[in-house]
Amino acid sequence: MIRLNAATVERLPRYFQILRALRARGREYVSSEHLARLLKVDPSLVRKDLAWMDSGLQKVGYHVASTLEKIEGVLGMHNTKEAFLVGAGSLGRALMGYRGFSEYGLKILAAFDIDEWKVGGTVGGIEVLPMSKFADLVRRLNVRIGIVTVPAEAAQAVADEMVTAGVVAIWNFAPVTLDVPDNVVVRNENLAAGFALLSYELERALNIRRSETASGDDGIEN
Amino acid sequence: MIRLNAATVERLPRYFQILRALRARGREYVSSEHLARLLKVDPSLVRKDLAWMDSGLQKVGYHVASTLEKIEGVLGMHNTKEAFLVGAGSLGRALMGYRGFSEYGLKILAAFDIDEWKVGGTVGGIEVLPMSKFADLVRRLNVRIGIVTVPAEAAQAVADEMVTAGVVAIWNFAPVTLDVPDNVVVRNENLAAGFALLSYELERALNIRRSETASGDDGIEN
DNA sequence: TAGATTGTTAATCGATTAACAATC
DNA sequence: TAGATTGTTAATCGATTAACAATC
Repeated sequence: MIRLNAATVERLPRYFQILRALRARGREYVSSEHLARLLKVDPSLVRKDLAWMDSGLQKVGYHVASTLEKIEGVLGMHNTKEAFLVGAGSLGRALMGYRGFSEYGLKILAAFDIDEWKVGGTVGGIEVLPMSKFADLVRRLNVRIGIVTVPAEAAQAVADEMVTAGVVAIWNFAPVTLDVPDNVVVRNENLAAGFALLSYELERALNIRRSETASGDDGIEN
Repeated sequence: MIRLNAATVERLPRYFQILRALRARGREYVSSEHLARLLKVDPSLVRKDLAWMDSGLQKVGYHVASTLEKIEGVLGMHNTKEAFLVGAGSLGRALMGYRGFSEYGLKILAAFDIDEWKVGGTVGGIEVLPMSKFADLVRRLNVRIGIVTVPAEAAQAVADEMVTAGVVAIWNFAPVTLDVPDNVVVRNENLAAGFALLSYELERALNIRRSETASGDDGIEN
């Protein structure tokens, strides 16, 4: 297994996105400079990020198809990973209905909820089962990934249930920091936090623009 | 305006989350060491991250309430920011229904869709209007933030419309890299990418564990 | 006071950028 | 061949960690 640095790995899905768009437009090769412009990073960084995959050709650039192939390989997008989702509220149902996950190798096998009203229905072909069946099904189907889309108050208890049942990776959408054993991988997805950062950037950008205008910067770039 | 480094800003929502939980439990002060343990970072880093806000007290730690106050201030969580959402599909509706945004200062004024079938309804008290009304309403209500929850194919066109109408910050949930003028702030939220990174981490963790077991590591920590 | 804890400076680490030789 | 572009080494930059004086 190739050991890539964390920053590179975080960028891989962005390369993937861009390369897929290029492939859709029939592009066969792309230079580090072109990719760099699209990602808004330095061309050297692109070359460094992609050097390990050996799909670069002197003089012509990176072969789009095989670069995509390599990224899919390292991110494990080919082999399907089965997951259970807990919390069939609006966010949970949105994830259940989302078609784009299969491409990234995620298959949500079933959803669970304690609310009897939510149990029984089906969203995007995924059934909502009573939470009482969760642990048993995790064991029987050997599910290793859990998706948490319950309200903040319930998240820790759900995470505990997941860990007890044998889940080893948790994708957490609840705005709380989950306390889990070291051997369990957690990825937090805090949507509201993402918004806070957008509005911080906006505020900062407006401030910079203001001060540039004040100092007579003409805003022309080359 | 205080200038914080990018990495610190990215961590602020996590401090916020943790501090809020501590406050809820009635905790008045917290040390850098305690915070560090909860965030899984180094205590020095916590001290550096929080030093600018002047809420630390020698010998007792950081005052929970005023630290929260400062973070809310710098992230602009107090002043409400109005936004329009475009794309009332399942993800769009999930965001419309989400109660947690108001706390972070986000108010979605209205949603828009080209699909006549989606127009007219209301989710979480937010109306879905026809896309034809979008530009005019952006101008009249002086909306500066746009949320993109349309499918990938439509995202660039929607972003263009937003920019033309006067939107200066875009929160993009479509898995495409948007091409916008330099003066427009974009934050990309690629859910599927988040999953790819979780499964990469999981794979890596399993590999490490395997090799540790092979080399006789007993896994006991202190 | 003694001890605990911050704020900050210096040292280290890791990631990005610059430069350029290799090469197709 | 000449020119374009990669891969990689060295230089720079920025962020994290270590150490410790200030202090309540």
